[in-house]
Parts: sequence; structure tokens; C-alpha cells
Amino acid sequence: MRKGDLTRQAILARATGLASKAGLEGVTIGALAAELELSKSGLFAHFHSKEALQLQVLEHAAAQFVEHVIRPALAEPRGEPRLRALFERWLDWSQSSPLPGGCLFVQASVELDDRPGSVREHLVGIQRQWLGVIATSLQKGVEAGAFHDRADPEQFAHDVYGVMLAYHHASRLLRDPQAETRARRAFETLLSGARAAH
Amino acid sequence: MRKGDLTRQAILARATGLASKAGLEGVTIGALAAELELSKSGLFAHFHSKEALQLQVLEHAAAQFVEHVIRPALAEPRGEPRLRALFERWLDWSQSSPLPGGCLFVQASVELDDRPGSVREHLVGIQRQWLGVIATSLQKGVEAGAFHDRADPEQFAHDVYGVMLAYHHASRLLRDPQAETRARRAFETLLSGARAAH
DNA sequence: GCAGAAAACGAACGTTCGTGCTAATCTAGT
DNA sequence: ACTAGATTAGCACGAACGTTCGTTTTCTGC
Repeated sequence: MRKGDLTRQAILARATGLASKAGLEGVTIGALAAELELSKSGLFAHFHSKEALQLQVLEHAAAQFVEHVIRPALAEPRGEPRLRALFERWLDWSQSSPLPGGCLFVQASVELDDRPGSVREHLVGIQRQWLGVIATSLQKGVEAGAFHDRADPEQFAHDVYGVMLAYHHASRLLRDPQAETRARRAFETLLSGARAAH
Repeated sequence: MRKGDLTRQAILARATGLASKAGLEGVTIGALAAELELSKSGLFAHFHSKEALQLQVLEHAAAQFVEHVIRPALAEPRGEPRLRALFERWLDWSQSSPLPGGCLFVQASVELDDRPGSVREHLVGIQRQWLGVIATSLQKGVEAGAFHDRADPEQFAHDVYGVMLAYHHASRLLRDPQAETRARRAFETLLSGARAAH
């Protein structure tokens, strides 16, 4: 039972990268099998359906995201340092080598926003959690007095997500070399809007 | 030669709506033909290739966008009124009935950011123009003294695009009933950040 | 109203899609 | 080393993909 899990993990790693470029629907059994030098049926046997494969890809990516972004950022002190760490690691994540097509969640969000089903529901759950992490991080900062108490955590999370999406658009589609600079500037503006007057 | 252009227009209208839901690649000749009660081959003859169809869909949508968003907004007076009109009409556009799947350009941007070709190039051109319209509108406001002269038009355009993308994410994927409110609030914050102190 | 052009059709093509079967091969526990 | 069970391969399927072809229907200009 060991070997199976190993190949399954290898499949998911490749599938995640492929999905970042071609979307979850673009992760085709044939192409994936060819990349991994497996037979279509041999690969398929691990998942029993394409939907199950998509769900596991999403779960795999979410676990990676927690590991690469959330967990290390939560080690930073509350307030600005933690928020900055979340943002910087998020930027880094969407450029990381296992995601040659950019952030998988951005791709999947647009792809699934109109296709009902369990994959969509799963993605919605993941995104809500992530927005929750950002909002909570700001809220903690408010309680610690780093941000003024009119700062709206949910609005802030929403706005930061917008900065990230704009970055994705500028860097991936427009290939704007200033995309990263612009993203950081926008984020700093958001931060200073929430900062408590001293 | 009259009838042909008429059906071609009807095809493009349907295709635009379909593309907003399923993406440009999801605009399949068969499905489109079925919706319009045409034969695959009869429809195909109008375009000679799928790529040409996609290009024309993009062009069709761009023309609609100019008509529904840009042109009426440019009739507003410079400065805040014009920027507000651009934003409001943009919001309206992405909810309009010919786009049941939301803004086609958002969908296409994510879909094409990794697929080279003429369709991608065309989309990039459209998006650059649109960002240019926003930036120029702010610049005109700066010159008129409505905004302070440290306001960066390109950064502003980039940020407004982010607000729009976040709105799309919140409303389409998360089905957040507050999406519109959040988008307006974020836009107002951007505006007041550029406003000249009096 | 007729001739010629334009437009739509129906059938077929080669591929690729996801998904089943069955058979062969490999791995782990004894 | 042997065997039970897990893992992979081989092959086939029906459907859908974009595209081509030759034919038929439907327009349009005189």
C-alpha cells in the first residue's frame, strides 16, 4: 500500500502544475499520464473519476498553500509583520516553481464560478478560509492597537485579494515588469489606511 | 451578402454570452450551432477556423464594451464624475444580461495568460487600451486640479482593475451579497486617496 | 422570374476526451 | 520463496472535438 500513495502523490504534484496553466478541466488524464509515463488507465485507477482527481488536486494545492504561506506567516508577531508576511509569501507562492501558470486558485476561481458541483463547493470553502485568515490577522492587529478600530477586517481581506488579482492580471497577462512594484505599493496603501494614528 | 452578416452577428452575440460562462475555448462549434439551431458546418463556414471565431468574439465584446461603458462615461465631465461613471458602468457591464457568466475579459484574461497566439495578443491590446482610458481619465482630473499631482494614473488604473477583479471573485465565486457594496467602498477609498486637499 | 452567388446542410475524417473491463506485473507479509 | 493483494498496462467503448467535402437550399440582382 506504500507504492500506490507515492505515485498518487507524484501525480497530484504534476497535476497541480498542469492545472495552474490549463485549469482544472485542462488537467486531462491522457496528457497527465503521458507526462508521468503512465498509462491512462493506470493513472485513472488511482482516482476513479476526473472529479475526484480535481478535488484531490485542490486539496493538494491547499495543503501546499498552508505550508508555504499561512503557517510560516503565523509565526510572525501580530499586526503589520504578520500581514506583511502573509502578503509577501502569497506573492511568492503565485510565482513558485510548482505553479508555472500562476496561482492555481485564481485560475480555478474563474473557471469554476459558473460550474456547480462538489469541486466548486470545495474551492469556495478554501477561499472563504483564506479570506478569514487575512481578516482575522487584521482583527488581531486592531485588538493589539496597531490598527484603528474602524478598520473593517472583511473589507480589508477583500481589498487585499483584489491587489493580488490585479497583480496576477498585470504580471501574467500583460507581462508588466512593474506588476510586483505596483502590488506592493497598493498593499502598503491598504496597510497605512488601517494603521492607527499615533 | 446581407443575410450572412446578420447571422454572423447573431452567432457572435450568442458566442459572447457562452464565452462569458465557459471561456473562449468553451465556445464549442457544436454547442454554439445547437443553441442557434444551425448545423456545425453551416456555422463554421462563417469563420473558417475556431481561432478566427475567438478573435471576432473578442472584437464583438470590445465593441459592446466601448458602447456600454466607455462612450457614455466620456460624456460626463472630467474628474470624479467621469471616473465614477466609468466604474459604475463597468460594474453594470459585468452583470449585464448578454454576459450571463460575468465579464468576458476577466474570464479570457485568466484563460489566455498562458496560451500564446493571436487571440492572446488581441486581448492584451484591448486590456492595455482599457487601462489607458482609466489612467487618462485620472490624468485629466489631475490637470484640472481635482486630484493632487502625486496621484499616479497608471497605479490608479491598476488598482481600480483590482477592485473590479475582487468584485468578480466575491460576487461570482463566493456569491457574496455584499460584493457590490465592498467594491464601491474600495473604489471610493481609491478616489479619496487621489483627491486634492482643498 | 431566372441565373448565379451566397448560405446552410449532412456526413465523414482523424483525434482526444473520460471511463470501463480484463490481464499482467509488481510488492509486502509470512 | 510463495502467495494474496495492490498496482499498472492493454484495449475498447461512445461521445465530442475542429475541420473538410460535396450537395442542396435559399437568397439577391438583373
